[in-house]
Amino acid sequence: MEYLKGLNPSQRAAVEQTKGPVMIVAGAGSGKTRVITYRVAHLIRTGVDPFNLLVLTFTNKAAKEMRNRIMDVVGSEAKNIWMGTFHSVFAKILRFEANKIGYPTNFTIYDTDDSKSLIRSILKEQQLDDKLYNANFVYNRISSAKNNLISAAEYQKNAQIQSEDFSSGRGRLGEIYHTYTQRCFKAGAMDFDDILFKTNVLLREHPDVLYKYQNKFKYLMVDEYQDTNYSQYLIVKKLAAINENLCVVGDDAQSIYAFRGANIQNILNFEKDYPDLKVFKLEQNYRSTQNIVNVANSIIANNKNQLKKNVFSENEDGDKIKIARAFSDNEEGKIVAESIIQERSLKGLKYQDFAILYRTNAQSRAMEEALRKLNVPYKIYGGMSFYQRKEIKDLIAYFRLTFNPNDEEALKRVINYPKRGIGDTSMERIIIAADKNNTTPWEIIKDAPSYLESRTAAPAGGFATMIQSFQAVAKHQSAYDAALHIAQHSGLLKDLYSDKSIEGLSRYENIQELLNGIKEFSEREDLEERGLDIFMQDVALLTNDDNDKNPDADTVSLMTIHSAKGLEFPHVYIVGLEENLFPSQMSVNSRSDLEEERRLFYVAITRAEKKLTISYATSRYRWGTLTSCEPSRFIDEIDARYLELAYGEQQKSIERNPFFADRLESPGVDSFSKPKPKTGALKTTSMLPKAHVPSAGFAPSDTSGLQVGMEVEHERFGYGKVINIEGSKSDIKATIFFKELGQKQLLLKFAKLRIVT
DNA sequence: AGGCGCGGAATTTTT
DNA sequence: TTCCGCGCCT
Repeated sequence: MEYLKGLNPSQRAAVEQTKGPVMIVAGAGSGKTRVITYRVAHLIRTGVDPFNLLVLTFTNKAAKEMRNRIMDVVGSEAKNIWMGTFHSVFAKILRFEANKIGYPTNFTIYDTDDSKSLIRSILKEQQLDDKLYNANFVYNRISSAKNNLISAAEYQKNAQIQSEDFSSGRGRLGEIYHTYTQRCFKAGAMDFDDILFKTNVLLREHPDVLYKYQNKFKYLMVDEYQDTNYSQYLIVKKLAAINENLCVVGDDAQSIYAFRGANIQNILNFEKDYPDLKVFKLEQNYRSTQNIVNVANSIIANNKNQLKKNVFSENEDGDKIKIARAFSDNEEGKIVAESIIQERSLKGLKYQDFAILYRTNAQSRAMEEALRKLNVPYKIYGGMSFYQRKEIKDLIAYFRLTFNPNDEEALKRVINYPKRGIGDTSMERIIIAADKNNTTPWEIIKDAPSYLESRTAAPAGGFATMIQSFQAVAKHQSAYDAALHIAQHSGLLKDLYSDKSIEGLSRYENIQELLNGIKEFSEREDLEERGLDIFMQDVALLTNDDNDKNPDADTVSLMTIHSAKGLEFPHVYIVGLEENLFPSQMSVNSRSDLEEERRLFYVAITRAEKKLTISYATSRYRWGTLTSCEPSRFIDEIDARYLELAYGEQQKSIERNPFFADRLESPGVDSFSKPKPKTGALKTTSMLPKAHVPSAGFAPSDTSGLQVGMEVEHERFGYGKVINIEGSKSDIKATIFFKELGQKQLLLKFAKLRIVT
């Protein structure tokens, strides 16, 4: 039990409470992962069979990390724990029990693109107005119905939903939902939401199955419980119903996925479901300075709906939080990029110590440009993952068809790629024929001559024959051999190979990489079954996981705040703190949406370990046009005590950070002033020291030849004398004694100085 | 059947 | 601005 010693009292209490319902409220940076891993380890050490443990996470990455860490404590026994994402665990169970709900074992999992594409086909077939019935909108509507366990039939019967739909002129949504469900079923496909929805159906309609898993999973743990939706909540509740050894871990303050159906009430009301619940609060933050923790607290205090807790830090106070104002998004990028260079050289840091976080992906462009201009290496996280790339999806579509030829979306994707002369009209005819004969497109093309006129029948039949040949190959060959065969004989590899453009080359390489991955999989000795079909079972549920080719590279990290959840960085820049951007325009009309934005800001702040800088621009390009922006209301919510703004503070900041001092002077930029005058401790812009008025025609000199003893004029600090020069190359620092302001250190590459003598 | 070009839309996105 | 879908033209 050596591992218990490294825990603080509340962490340890949470770990040792292994029986009964437990809720661990884990503040940001409070050692949550540690507690979960040790708790699992402790369960095993105190005699619980790993096979009786179910640990649910939201990401593959979290599951993988956790398993490795548990393995460090208890060894290879950890391999036997059922641990994974909700989707991967229940997809596995659904495959095992598929016949009970009328699905094939090898059902396909439709990703979001597949779902939307199917919805688009349905809308088109039913000739619905695609403005009113926008595919995204329809998808979200269906998704949220499923997440709340409302079936298509119930949707159509529900008076409230119907009146909502009819009053918005979308009375046929229920019908679309119904058709969508049927088409998925016929295709032997489930979408992401179905995995949870059908699990609920399975457990509801098959008490014997429920009973089996209730007894199998004697102990349950759920991470990030604040992000569960109703469907997930109910699965967990049902599985835990007999033993009630259920431990949920989460932080209501970090619930940021309501837009995807997460229901913060699941954690807020957890106690109502389990009256003898034991609650443990992890309130000590080990990650951040006190200033950062205090700022985060001051922000989140504006939310009404939350669990009481007192997150504190015993780390040093640390730097105060900086607020930078730029006049444009590009200027904002420049400020951030220059600050990173400055801080890095001043403090001997690495690029990887810095992260730039933003609300929307569109903001990355300005940041990227600025970083590129200044040769700062960076990496953008999020965006297109490996498995979302077109070429990867294409090849996988062939695999999908091989194992489930009814998979309509896979069929549509590759029936005419590479070109086989089966265009949209042919495909349309196939779908119509399938509909008319109450069968699937696959059955039509398999027996093409019976259903189609010869002009379309020939190529379609040829395609079906090819897929059948793939099925034969897949049956007898290893995953890798089968995959390679399909890549070659589908013509895909050849098509990519013939494209000699840079993008084409990279597409070809990506395919090679996928094939390499499959090869590795084929050779895994720890798996009993390792055919291509088994490989395919997991693939739809993989995301980035993680095809990072160079994870250790020393680069600045750029990502949305959502993708930063769970990560930490010494220095964090949160950019774009503007009304209608952060908080997002879509959120400002509803209290609960606004509170979610505020939690998002809380998440962003609490990523920072040492130093936090917040910035906003007074104008930015949005959708191609320049729009002017107001500073975010969230800036006003920050307790001024933790901001580096008041005059005295500002002097210190200038000494510590000459760069920002310099920004302060450049025309048009008024970097570290409070956006709006505010009562209280804050000094406002008007109270800043009166600027030195530069002499007429002030122009910065080339300072490369600057020497001790020279007299200089600084744009804002006025006249002074150089008393020391140190550093080399791009980091030359000069100590200058200014007549009015005293001694200051300035980095020459940023300071605008005119040499007087 | 397929390519190009126009027009409209546009948060966040663990699975 | 950028991306994607649609429709016209070849």
